[in-house]
Amino acid sequence: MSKTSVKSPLIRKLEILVRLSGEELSWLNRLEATTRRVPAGTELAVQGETFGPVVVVRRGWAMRFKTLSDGRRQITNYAIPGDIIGLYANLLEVADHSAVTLTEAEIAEFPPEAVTDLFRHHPKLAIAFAWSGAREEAVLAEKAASLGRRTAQERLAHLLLELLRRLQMVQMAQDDRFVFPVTQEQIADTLGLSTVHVNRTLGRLRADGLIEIDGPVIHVRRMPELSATADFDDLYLYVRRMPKGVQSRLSS
Amino acid sequence: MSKTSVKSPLIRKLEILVRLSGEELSWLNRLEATTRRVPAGTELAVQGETFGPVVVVRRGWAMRFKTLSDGRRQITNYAIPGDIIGLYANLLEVADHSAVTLTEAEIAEFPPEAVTDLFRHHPKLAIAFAWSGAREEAVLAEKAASLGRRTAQERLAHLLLELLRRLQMVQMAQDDRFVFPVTQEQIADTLGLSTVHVNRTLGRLRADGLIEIDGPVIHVRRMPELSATADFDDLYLYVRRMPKGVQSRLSS
DNA sequence: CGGCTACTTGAAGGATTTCAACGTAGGTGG
DNA sequence: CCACCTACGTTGAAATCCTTCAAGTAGCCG
Repeated sequence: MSKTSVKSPLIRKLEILVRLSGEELSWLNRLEATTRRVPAGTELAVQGETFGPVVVVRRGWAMRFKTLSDGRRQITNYAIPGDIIGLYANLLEVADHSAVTLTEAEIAEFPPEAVTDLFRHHPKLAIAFAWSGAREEAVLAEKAASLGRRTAQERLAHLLLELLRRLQMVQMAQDDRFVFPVTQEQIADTLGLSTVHVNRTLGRLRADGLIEIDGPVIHVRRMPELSATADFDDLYLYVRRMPKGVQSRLSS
Repeated sequence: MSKTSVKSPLIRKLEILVRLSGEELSWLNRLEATTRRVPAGTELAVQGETFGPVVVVRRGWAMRFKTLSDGRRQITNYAIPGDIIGLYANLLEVADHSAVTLTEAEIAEFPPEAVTDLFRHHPKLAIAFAWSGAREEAVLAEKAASLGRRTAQERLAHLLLELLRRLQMVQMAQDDRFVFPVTQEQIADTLGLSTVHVNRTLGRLRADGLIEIDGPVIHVRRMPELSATADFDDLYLYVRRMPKGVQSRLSS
């Protein structure tokens, strides 16, 4: 059982956007009340099959990916604590992508009626969830820009910086260091490259002293240079708070 | 001024998902009441500047794109009638991408408070809008799969099939033919290729008899072969209706 | 008719892939 | 406790898809 006295990563994330009332907080806490421990490799969704319940990651990593008919794979995003998988699953009969845990993880599952409940009775929360969805879309758009228009080195640098920033937002990265439980093959499927080339590109970033790798730990040594090579700007991560005007319109 | 007796593309799109009440319809009609004609090349959003009002495309095409600091460009999506640009603009201070009309277009602009209104007073509509956002995300995920894991020919075939399908949904494509007001350079920026290679790939699809091009009109000649080369499956376009259970939960 | 933009085609070059081989670490069973 | 096995990482060399450079054509508009 989880200690609900500590705010969950999801709540921390939503609070970046809006101030939550006591009632809203307790509704969210009820949602996340029943948590479950699952081992690495657990399938949270399978492309082509019906979606299960909505899943919130509380601890650990997962990946979301699409598979082409001949087996080629594209990882579209990584889910870290606070991220939601299949929020609008109810609206779809069949999943258009898969999701699998990369590490041992702790997850909470929403009952199917929670989403309609959310929209009917908690409009402010609904906006916060919609905002979170918009952020996911922005992350995907940035990934499209990487895949379409950035070189291998730029893509890799960009990915590392994005993850570092996102992990910082949920207090999972100190300084310039984070645990990255992903194989080079998975990085390749994220960046649209071959494993071999990921290996070489990683080697080059390391040789240039931009990063350091110690097992699963990535250490960004020269943030400015790395940001420059990646052309990284965290604007699309929606780090900023919601404009005041909207806040007040919502509360009134 | 627009004839509101005919259902707008946006309404038609939302009705694919949910049945709208008379009140909801009239609220939507009020939103789209004031339409505006703009020429091709009109900027609907500019990356790095503050978002303007929410824009709904009623007629014509627009494109959404990201620009890297050195000018490289990635077109992330095309907006066709019924599509919304910057729905969550209020939640952001600065636009993370640009949007420009590709043709002469007719657009409607929402007042900023419309979105909060939507969530507070029209939960069923809010879900429909959220679903529409989820669809956009799915389209982006599919684009990531194309950019990352498909060859030039597969990407191009996939793009054409996606647009055909989407245009059919708003009655803008008869049979296997549609108007595609996009230059080869823009196609290149969509598919992450060079203009030269787009030209050659287009030529090859034509030589193989899969498509025919007459000015801005694309004619898909052999749908099965084209679908096969693209590995196309319209699942991600959310063509299907919402499961019954959710419908009833929403209406009750 | 000049000038612009879009499209087309050839040839050379380059970023990345593929193929192949080897090293290493952790896990399992004899 | 060692042998084996599998997954992951690493490196070299050849092949390829795609880009870049270059030049030329076609259509459109003032």
